[in-house]
Amino acid sequence: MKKDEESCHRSACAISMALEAIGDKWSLLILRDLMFTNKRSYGELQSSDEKIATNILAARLQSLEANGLIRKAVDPDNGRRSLYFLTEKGIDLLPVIIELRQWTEKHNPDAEGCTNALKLTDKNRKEVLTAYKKKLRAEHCKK
Amino acid sequence: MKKDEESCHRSACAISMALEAIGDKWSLLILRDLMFTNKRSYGELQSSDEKIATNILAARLQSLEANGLIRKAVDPDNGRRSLYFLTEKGIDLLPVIIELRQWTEKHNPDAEGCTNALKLTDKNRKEVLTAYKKKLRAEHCKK
DNA sequence: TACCTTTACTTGCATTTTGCAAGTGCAAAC
DNA sequence: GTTTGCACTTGCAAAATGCAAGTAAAGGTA
Repeated sequence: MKKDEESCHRSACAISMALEAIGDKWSLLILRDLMFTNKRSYGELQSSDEKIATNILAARLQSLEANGLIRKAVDPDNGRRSLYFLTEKGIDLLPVIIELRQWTEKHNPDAEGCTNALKLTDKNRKEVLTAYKKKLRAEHCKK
Repeated sequence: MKKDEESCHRSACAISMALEAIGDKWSLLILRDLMFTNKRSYGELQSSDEKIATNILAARLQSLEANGLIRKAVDPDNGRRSLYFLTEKGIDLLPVIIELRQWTEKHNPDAEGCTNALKLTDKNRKEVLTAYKKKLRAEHCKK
């Protein structure tokens, strides 16, 4: 896996560069949990339905932090807990995740949406996304 | 890699299921080329900037076809050429790809957008996407 | 008809990434 | 000061990826 952003890119294409940061089977699921659940600690993130292996979780968290999508902090209430928060850059992936969800729901009827909030329509799309981003910022970006 | 849709899923989560279909470093790039360039044959798809290995390209094309995102057809003008076309399900990934592109362009100034068409704003978003999907349908879904 | 080229792959093998299970280190509770 | 909970590491097997060379079959050419 890439260590940081300094490593050179496959190409200058925006899609390709995005995939270098989040184009694996786990990164977006971690971001999903940070966006739609209250999971913030390593142990909580490990307990998702998809059962990510512990070493892979550690590696993905490192790479997400190196790419500036999440930020790690020690839990002020409990020094042995680390907590992970979304950065603005991470929050900005909300539309990508929403579109992925809508795609699956359209083409795979037995899929479940991972959050019951965020019912988007063509009309309210911008407002709902803006509001949810604001909520995420409030939860994640407070110093 | 998964063979087809019959294999059981990691979870019922829509995001997770989407990633099972396209959550690797190459599938979306192939779809990108089918969406934004006139590349349709194996050889053309192999010539992208990112230099996909030939066996990986073959594997990804198979898996994309098995998942119903693309369709393979023999070139009527040249029996030794195969052509690959997007299905409706594949075309429906356009918004995902667009959002990925916009995310990178926002956070990585030196990225290039892979197509100069499709300048989206909050206001024209729906119309532009609809029009581009229609164009793709005309190019890919004509029998 | 025989040969040559183009096109789409396949194959074999090295490297990298993933996955599993067990182990380590350290802060806090008891 | 011993135990416990939490966040990781480590070691090794399995799978995916990447590279280079090879194969098969349609079509063109002599």
